[in-house]
Amino acid sequence: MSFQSFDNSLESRPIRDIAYEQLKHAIITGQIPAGSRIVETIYADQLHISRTPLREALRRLERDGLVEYVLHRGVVVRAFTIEDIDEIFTIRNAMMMLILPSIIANVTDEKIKELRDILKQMDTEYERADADALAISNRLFHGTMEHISDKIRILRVIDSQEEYIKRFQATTIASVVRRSNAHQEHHEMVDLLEKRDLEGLKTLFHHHFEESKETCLNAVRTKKLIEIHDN
Amino acid sequence: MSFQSFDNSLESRPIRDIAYEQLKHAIITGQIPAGSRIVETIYADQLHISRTPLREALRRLERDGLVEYVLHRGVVVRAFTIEDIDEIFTIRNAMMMLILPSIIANVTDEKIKELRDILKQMDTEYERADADALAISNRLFHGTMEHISDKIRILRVIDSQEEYIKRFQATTIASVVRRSNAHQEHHEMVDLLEKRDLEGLKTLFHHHFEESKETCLNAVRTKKLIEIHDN
DNA sequence: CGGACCGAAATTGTATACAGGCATATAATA
DNA sequence: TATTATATGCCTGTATACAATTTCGGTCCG
Repeated sequence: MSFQSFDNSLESRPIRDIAYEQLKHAIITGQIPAGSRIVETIYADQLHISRTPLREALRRLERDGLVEYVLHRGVVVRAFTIEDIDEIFTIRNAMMMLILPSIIANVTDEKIKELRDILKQMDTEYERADADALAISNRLFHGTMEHISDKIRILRVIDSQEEYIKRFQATTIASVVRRSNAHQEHHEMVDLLEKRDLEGLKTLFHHHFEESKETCLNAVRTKKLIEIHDN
Repeated sequence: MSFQSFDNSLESRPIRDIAYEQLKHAIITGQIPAGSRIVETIYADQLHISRTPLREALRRLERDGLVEYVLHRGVVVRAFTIEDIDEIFTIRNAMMMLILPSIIANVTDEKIKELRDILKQMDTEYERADADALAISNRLFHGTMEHISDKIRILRVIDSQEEYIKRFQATTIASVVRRSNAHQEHHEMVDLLEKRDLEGLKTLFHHHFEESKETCLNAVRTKKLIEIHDN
């Protein structure tokens, strides 16, 4: 009775989920540039699936805001503006401010240890200057911290914004200076959390997101990462 | 060439959209109680559509958080807890605080007039004690106000939370006392907006949401609106 | 009497078929 | 040449058919 669920977790995951993740990844990494039209038949062939699960995946992407539907024209990958980035980080920061009290209220010694373990891992990745690994660990660190709050709805909001941020995460972490500061800030976060210092954490997180946002904006402005393909 | 689009607006709206709205409405009003399983074939027959568009509608509801998917078991209408309501209003309030400066910055005389027109409509509905009409106008009023900010992402977050709130809106508006206070507060909002009084608006909105939340919580606690059907 | 195993019914997951709309190209007309 | 009519093809919208999986009832055996 109980081990059946383990089987499921691996092999009988619906195709739509896989399609969803693949497409999401392709959009986030820019493989499918903004403005591109996603023609169902073409992508269904490419992913070796039928249109049905593909369409269901597209509906989720639509709801995520990564693509846009046009009647009888299908989906188009959405373009991003400077204002978008600003809003995304604003929301992110506001949500963090909302859950910080709960994080402090719920945090346990085990959770602190868990965070420190992640940090230890990140230390080595930082020394190796392994940006890809850091990007993943970074998400893990923030995710672990946020989940302590147990505010599932707010976490859902954060998660939905996350999709957009990922798109630019590579650029943020690519900045050597920012990477160094952010790494240090992560350590400070756990220190402050251990001391249950709400105000300190508020200030630090605000600063942390503000810096990330600026790095993003700079990267975007200079490299013109945001492109609109008419097509 | 141009009038073709008018045809579309009415008849060629995808069935999935209609199915989505019908199901959403049924869930929000409690016609389909929390915990119910939504069997695709049954609902497809009932709505006189095929499973394909129905499934796409269900994916959107899933993303909205109104239903939950279980592998090979289909969707189940989600149950709501006191904590959910608290979080929802917390998010709502935080988002409003974020966009209020933009609302003040962007507001025009025409927009103020638009709001006053809605208020005038609401006055008559209030006198008639037409709760249903008030519920709709209430949404229109808040929506109009929020859209002045032009912060599309934050509006999207507000909108996604709205789905949950609607579920309890009926009970909020059912309270005679609350209805009276809320009605007065709506007038004050426009007055403060006309004066570009940011702090006043912040305080008023905070109060407004806090009161709505309490009314909701009371209604839920006493009437036990939140039911979990095992099934 | 209870539990385990088997099979049928129910229901989801996926593929395919078909109908219809929209766009583009081509032809026709002024 | 410009502009409109028309036809064709691509692609989406929807329905249906088929496959896979779960659930549940029943029967058999301990």
